[in-house]
Amino acid sequence: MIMTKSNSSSERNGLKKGPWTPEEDQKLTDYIQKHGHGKWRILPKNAGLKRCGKSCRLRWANYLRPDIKRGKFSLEEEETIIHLHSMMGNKWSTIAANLPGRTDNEIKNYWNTRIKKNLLKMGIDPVTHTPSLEVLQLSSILSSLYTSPQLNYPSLFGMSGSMVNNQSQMLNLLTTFISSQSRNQNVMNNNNILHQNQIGISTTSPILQNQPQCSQSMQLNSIQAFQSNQLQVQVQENHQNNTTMPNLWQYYGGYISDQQEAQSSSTMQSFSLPKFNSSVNNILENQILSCTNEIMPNFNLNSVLSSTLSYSSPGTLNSSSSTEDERDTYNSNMLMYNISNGFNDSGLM
DNA sequence: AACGGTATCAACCGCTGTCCC
DNA sequence: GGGGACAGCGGTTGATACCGT
Repeated sequence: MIMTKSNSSSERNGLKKGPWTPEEDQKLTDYIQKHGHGKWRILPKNAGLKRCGKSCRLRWANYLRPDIKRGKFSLEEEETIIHLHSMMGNKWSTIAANLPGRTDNEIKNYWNTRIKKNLLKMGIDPVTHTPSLEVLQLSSILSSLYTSPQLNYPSLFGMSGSMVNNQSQMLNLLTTFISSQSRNQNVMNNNNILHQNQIGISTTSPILQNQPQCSQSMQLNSIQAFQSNQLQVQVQENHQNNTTMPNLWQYYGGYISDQQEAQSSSTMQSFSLPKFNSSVNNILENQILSCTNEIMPNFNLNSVLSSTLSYSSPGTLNSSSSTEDERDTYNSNMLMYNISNGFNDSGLM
């Protein structure tokens, strides 16, 4: 979009500043097409422009260059920006080098005005690219499991009911974990922001539910989503040009393309739950460690974490002959095993 | 219609790196 | 090695467009 600015340009030392006029653009373009830009410092004099060389260079590089691509960023371009930014940070020129026709200035503006804001709305730190909402998501899912009277939560964690003699301790663990999260005001604020997104998460989404408003059927959907690693989202019909949000979901684990969105703006879409990365796992581990220290003193988190490949299954436990300590350790390991299987560090990149 | 707040993006500023003498 | 000229880069500004009330 060409923004035509008013006569707000100023003149200092005989050099004009501010917005370029079409006449100036034409002079600059004609000159460069005939002679090349050469030394930028002497160009304006030769081209008959009352501009400094730097201003001419920027105008040409960011606007007049014939190979500049204009218009909306495509899904692929957006993904490339996010991906490259996650690797190299604010290296706009390097990022621009990977996006033919796009200038560093344009990418920088797009990042600052759209992508960064949407990342923040999603609870993803735009500097580190690590999600900050997943703890909430997990706690919400766990809360769903825990509060649904229809559900046998041990089976959801891969346990048979007979194996879990000490359910109360497991419940305590989850309760403590969940309540510790609900005290986190930032998390709650983020939750509210997500509810306001123009691209709405449907009411069947497990992640964004406030539990008091969550019906049992919704909770069942939560379980199904949790187990299948799929979310259903509903794209609202009245969304306004905000295609960045689903694109970001795609990058961070979910997927709705612009095309899908356009074709079925009011229908349900499925996409994968984001995988947790190592930083989120660290948060979870710390949370669980702090919870279990109090509830299950014999739980050895470090022994679980020392298995860097994956959390191994604790196997089976004879519930009748095992000690309470053994059952505690078993339950804790089973919890870690199931959490890690559901949310392992498969990497976002 | 008028107004205020927000989003967008072209353009500028200042710093740094590179080249050449 | 020192210094000046120049180009490139990232951060910031400010004018305009847009949107909601």
